[in-house]
Amino acid sequence: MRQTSRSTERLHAFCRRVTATSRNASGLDLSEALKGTRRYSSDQPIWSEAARANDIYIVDQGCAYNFLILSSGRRYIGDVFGPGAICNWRRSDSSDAQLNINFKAGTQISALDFNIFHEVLSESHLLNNALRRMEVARELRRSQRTRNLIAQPATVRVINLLLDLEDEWSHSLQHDGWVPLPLTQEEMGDLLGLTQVHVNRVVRQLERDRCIRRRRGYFCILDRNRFADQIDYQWYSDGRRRR
Amino acid sequence: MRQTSRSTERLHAFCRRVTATSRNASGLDLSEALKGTRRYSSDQPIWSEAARANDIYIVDQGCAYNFLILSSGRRYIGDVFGPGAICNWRRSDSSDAQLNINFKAGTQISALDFNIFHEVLSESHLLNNALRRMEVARELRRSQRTRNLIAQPATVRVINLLLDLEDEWSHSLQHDGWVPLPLTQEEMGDLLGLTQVHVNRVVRQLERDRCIRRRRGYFCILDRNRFADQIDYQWYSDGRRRR
DNA sequence: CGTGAACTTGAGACTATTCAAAGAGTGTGG
DNA sequence: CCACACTCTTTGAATAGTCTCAAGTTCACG
Repeated sequence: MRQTSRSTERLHAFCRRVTATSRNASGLDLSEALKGTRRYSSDQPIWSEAARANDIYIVDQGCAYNFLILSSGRRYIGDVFGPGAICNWRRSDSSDAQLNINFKAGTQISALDFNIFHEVLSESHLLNNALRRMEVARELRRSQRTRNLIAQPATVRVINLLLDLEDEWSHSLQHDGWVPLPLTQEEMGDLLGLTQVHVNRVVRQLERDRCIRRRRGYFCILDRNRFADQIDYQWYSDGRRRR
Repeated sequence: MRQTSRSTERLHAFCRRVTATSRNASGLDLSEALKGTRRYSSDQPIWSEAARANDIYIVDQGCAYNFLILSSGRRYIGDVFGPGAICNWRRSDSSDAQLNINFKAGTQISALDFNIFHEVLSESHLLNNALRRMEVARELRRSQRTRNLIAQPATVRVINLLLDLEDEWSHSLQHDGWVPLPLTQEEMGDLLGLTQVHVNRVVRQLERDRCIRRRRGYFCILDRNRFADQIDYQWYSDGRRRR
């Protein structure tokens, strides 16, 4: 019992996110699987070759992303994980396996034991459903973004990313509209298939057009619905009411 | 028994593909699920809204692709399905659900009943495994292509597509090196996030550089390994020996 | 043949990248 | 507290990549 409360305390962001997804997730207990907590004071890449196979990482605070260095030398970033997200696990984990992970400076994570996690998962209908919804939402969001990254110009790509980031952080926000922006413009570029310089120009233009506001490490979308209409953006996560 | 042989006859391409994936798939019997066969003499789009929910389509001959019309008016094509492929089903089918399907002219398909298919699937360990491998291979191939489409220039994108197409048709080829190219250049463009005109220029350049040869409806990659090295291409399908 | 769809080619416009340099913010050590 | 190093952001100019528009060609098919 004591164990449980320590666990949920540590996995606070995760529980918040699960709760936002399933109406009633109070019975949640991952304490058995929790191996430890860790905080990174500077960026920490975890290479896929490394023996990370038996740990599942959950972001408590901060942010992580998975990535790959292409043969051209370009870095490709696949997805970004905010508080409460599981970085390196999906039910049918085929395509993520090859990706490395980077924990951004200031990020705190919890590590879960892979086997125990699966055990708990197989026993808890509740957790199982909640995770499935989280997975589906992320997958849909990702495939929406992918479409725009392949077929749309830079401005649309950037707007899509900003909406995605807001969505990813929606579970851990005070609702003043300011969203953490833990990525550098270079990282945004690697996520969007653009150069850092071009990302900068697009972002500045959006600011000049009064679509967004910015301050160090945060941004704020001034008219979310206009943005969404403009690029035909869909929200998939349960945590957010559909406008 | 008679039923079975008629079924496997009709689902010939599918069985070939499954067999290439699993060593021994002779016990395969989907005859109960088979609802019928259909041939399209001209392009036939199936809109996702339509009541197609209870049919699973398998390509017998020809080719299909899934697509979406973006708000910008651009058509986005997600994936291409050759003989033996299942067009509109994945185990965790979240992101495909919204996509429409187009059957190209000359394509023949078999329709399976959704519920019976799942019944058969749950009873046949063999089929289950084979399908899982096919899914994983397609998913990996798709995510590889996605990376290149987001982060790489046009030539790399086109080469990746050509290798993917060769892979998709590898189960139904006579091995003279000529691969069917059932897509128009406009469709290739919509798949690659390029215009038809630019696809044309890139393809012509590849031909001029003696990387590929072309003839009506077919292409031939002259040095597959050079191509693969050039863009760091990985083969994932079991049907093909890894070089 | 004539028709239409797909492919080819050129010219000019636009988008995004590269290279280069300067500015702004943060953290560190003296 | 300042000076310094460092990373991130901002801006400009030149170049490369891709798109648009428009016209012409080829080919299958009725």
